[in-house]
Amino acid sequence: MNKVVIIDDEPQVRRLLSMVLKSRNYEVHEAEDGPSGLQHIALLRPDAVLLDLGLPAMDGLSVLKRLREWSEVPVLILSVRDEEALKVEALEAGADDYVTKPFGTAELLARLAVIQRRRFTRQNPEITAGNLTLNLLHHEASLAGDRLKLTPTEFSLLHTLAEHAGRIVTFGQIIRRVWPAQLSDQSEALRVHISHLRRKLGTTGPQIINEPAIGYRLIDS
Amino acid sequence: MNKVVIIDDEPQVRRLLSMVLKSRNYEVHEAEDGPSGLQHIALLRPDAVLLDLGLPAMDGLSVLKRLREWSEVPVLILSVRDEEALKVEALEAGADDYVTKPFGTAELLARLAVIQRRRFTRQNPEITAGNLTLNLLHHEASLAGDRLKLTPTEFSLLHTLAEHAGRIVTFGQIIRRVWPAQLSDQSEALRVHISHLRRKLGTTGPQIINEPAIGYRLIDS
DNA sequence: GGAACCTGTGAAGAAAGTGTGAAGCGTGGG
DNA sequence: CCCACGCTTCACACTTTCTTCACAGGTTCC
Repeated sequence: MNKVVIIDDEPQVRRLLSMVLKSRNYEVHEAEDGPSGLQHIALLRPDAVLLDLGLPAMDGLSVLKRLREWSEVPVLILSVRDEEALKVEALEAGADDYVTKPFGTAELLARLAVIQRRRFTRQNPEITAGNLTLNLLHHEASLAGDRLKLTPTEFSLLHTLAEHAGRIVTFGQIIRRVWPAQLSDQSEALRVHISHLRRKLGTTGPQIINEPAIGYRLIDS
Repeated sequence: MNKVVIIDDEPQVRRLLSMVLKSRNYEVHEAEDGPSGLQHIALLRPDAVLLDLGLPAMDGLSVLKRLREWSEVPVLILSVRDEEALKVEALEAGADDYVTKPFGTAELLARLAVIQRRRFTRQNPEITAGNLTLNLLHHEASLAGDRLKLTPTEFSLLHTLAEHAGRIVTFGQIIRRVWPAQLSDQSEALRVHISHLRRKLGTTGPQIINEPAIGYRLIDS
């Protein structure tokens, strides 16, 4: 049976996760702070770890770094807010994937299955759309295997579109995501970056479609 | 069997909903205030929640926010008045859809089915009328699964009609909604947009019926 | 039956929105 | 310090959407 350790300071979250996982035949162990979580992992040698980033005293990132000194167990990050910076830091510190609270149980189970499946291959979190692949950890993009050279803003923009591939992403959603906490209107700049992205994607890759007065949509070619 | 929790302070409403749902083989549980409703949900793990916004003591919005801290259960809002602002707030707080009292049982059941169908997918506020679906978050419309290409004005107009599907919406209501803060008379333009919409809806989708000298009504085909 | 009003739709000009080259600005490395 | 690079702004051509107009039915009421 699969053993999982949950490290989260909120009893409600732990109980919820625990119920969901037990119903899927996981053997679940709970810890409410970093030190006891590490101890559990050392003793139990679980098959996966669910780790909350916002822990009191010893934060999740520190726990992860300590853990990675001696264990390669797959770690799924539970982050409360949509804090891009923290997530990236966690991924760089060796996390396997992350989900943002609140999350659906289906999504959680799916991601857990994914990171366990690559337990021995240890890949990086990736997003694909057609022949386009985005490696979130290394901020690398490739098109049909060839490396795409993207600037940071372009990568963030393409990430946003690829995450919702096939669907419309409104201008507002894009701008809030790519330029958080930006007061001035970035729609002019957005148009220019879209133009640059289109040139780099060429005609073989996914296409960025404009939905007039609404937003953009990334479609597989 | 599908479990549903109803949170509403009016016994009459609860009893009515309960009867309707039980006749459709739902297992129904009632709660008359927020705290007991949350308790029910935590214990029962229902498949859907019907939540009245106008609760005494702890209002529906607060209940929803608390609920979303630990559960992704589909929530259908029951709002008494046609308060756009509150509804939007509720949708942003994680509600899946809403119905405005008084509502028909058919509408209620349809929306309940829709939000449950996407229980394991993603939660998007949607409006349906027959085989027409409007996704408000992504500004997407689809007819029998096929994407409908609508301009912003057309989308807004169809949204207004679909929200009150089956009922008459007066010219004044439509114009105030689609062209807010517009001084000049838009009734001429409205006729043209209705014409365009009808063409796009074709004969298979819902039909836009004219009620002479009053307004329009959207009916399921 | 006819007058007054209402509605549907094609066409065309007006308005709004979009794509892209080029230039300016700021920053950080050599 | 200067250069390279990335981001933003600007200008302007181009595309899509919106509104207005014209006119052909249709309905209502006397």
